[in-house]
Amino acid sequence: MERRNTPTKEAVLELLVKSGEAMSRDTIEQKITQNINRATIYRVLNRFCEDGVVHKIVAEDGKQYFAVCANCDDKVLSGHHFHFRCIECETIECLPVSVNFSVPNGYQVASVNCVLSGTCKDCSR
Amino acid sequence: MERRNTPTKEAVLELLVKSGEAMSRDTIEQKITQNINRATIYRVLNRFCEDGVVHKIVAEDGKQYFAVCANCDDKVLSGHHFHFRCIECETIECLPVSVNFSVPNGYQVASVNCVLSGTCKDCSR
DNA sequence: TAGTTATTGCGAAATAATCGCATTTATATG
DNA sequence: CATATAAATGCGATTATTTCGCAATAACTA
Repeated sequence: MERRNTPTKEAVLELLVKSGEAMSRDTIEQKITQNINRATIYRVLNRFCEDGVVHKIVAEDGKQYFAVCANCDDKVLSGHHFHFRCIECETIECLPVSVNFSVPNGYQVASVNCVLSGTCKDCSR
Repeated sequence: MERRNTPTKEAVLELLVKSGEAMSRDTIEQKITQNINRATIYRVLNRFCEDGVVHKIVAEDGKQYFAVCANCDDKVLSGHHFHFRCIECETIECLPVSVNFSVPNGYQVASVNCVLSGTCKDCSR
């Protein structure tokens, strides 16, 4: 299964990179000028996740959000950082704060999904 | 809005207390002998959450899970502890591991939803 | 330029959670 | 103990998110 470049993929990735925040399929569909089918957006995003280009966050609303974050380059934070969901402006962003924990004996952690909710720096004033 | 005691509420709460793990509406409905409507279960659970008797976790599958955990009595861990979701046995439990973080200036955290996924101590062997 | 197959669009389907409304029932009160 | 009030429930419909199957399209290779 080799990957091919398509306008759709480029548009979605560019949007995520430029915005710098995590977005839902819904938001992505709205913000992209061209018409892209919803199922396609999900497929593109899931493929990005498989390839490690994008990471997925499931927020407290049960929805999936996708992000390309700069911090993911840092080995320290890769994958294991906190996300912040603002109750007011509804944005979700990657925080440059790593998740630290030590689980009881016998447990093996494969993935981490941590979301903090509240008011972000812009909405706090 | 005063709360009233009903067999339904008692059954749901007893199940959650005895099992000690976090359960979805689905599982609760299955494990309870008597017939309870699905909408009712959600309403009962949400009321428990409002009253602070139960806490809600949203896992990576986007579903809501509800738990009464012993650790919640500890002031240190109340609300801010990690949850563990086993990929194999599908159970979700509260870990006695508190979530520590310091957010950037200006952010105000209201709630925390942290779920670690992997294999639990029973499934790791 | 042609062939292979990854990708897309479309509609349907699966799943989770909520809502409106009529009915039931727990609780307080006379 | 009977009764009134409103909380709680059951039922069906509804909303929302995500996925799936299949046919059509288009990217890449040779």
